[in-house]
Amino acid sequence: MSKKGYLMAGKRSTATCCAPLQETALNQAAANELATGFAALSDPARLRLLSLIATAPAGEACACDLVIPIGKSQPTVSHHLKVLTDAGLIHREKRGVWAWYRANSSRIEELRTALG
Amino acid sequence: MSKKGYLMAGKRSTATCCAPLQETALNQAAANELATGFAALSDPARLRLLSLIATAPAGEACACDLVIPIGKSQPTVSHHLKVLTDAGLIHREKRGVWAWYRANSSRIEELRTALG
DNA sequence: CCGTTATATTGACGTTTGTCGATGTAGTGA
DNA sequence: TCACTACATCGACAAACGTCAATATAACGG
Repeated sequence: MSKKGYLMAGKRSTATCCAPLQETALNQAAANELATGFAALSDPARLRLLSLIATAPAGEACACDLVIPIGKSQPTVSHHLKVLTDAGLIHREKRGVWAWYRANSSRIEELRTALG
Repeated sequence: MSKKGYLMAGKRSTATCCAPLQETALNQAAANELATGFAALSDPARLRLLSLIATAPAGEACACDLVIPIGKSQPTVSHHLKVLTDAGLIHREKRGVWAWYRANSSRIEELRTALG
């Protein structure tokens, strides 16, 4: 008995590999939260959308001006904007027929500090 | 003729929605580069792996001590470590039977400043 | 109203991803 | 050489994802 190795979490036989890692690291819940944020940034089209919105003249961009630069179909761009919105990275405001987006800097900062 | 709207990039009829966005934003190539980095961070298990490695005693962690805390199978953890390595977020060094990982802080900083 | 426009939603599709069991590879110690 | 260990790779599978055409929703102008 007493099988060892990663499956059993016992001591290793050849030599002590290293001291056990303390669990000061990210817990499961925080990791899930951050992961959904980074997942929203894991697509080139969404990164460019966020960039276009964040650097737009008055800090906001109309969806009507985002389709052409991205070079994807209108439903695809709409989908990506929804993903960014659901992840909390941008905020949407409907004005008349148009949808205006602005970056949520506090959420972005939240992800940024997680890398600090 | 002269259909308008986002498909044709012509002027809108009801009113000018806004000024056209200048293309100072992220270009395609840079977006791809960043997206692969963020994609590596888009999974909770990988975020926790990176956290465990970055906070490990001497700045490095043995793969043998990463399987149990993550709570996934050894092949799965090995796969995630490969994804992180391929994305340039961690560096692997084989010593004897063991694989030691340490965080690549410059690559992490690169992603961090992209959110700045 | 009616036509036009902006945007969102639906449905379908091929591709990618996360996961694991099984297996391969390669050090280590007796 | 042989048993054992650490780690990677393979093969398979379900789930999630990116994409678009078609359609729905809703606001505006005449």
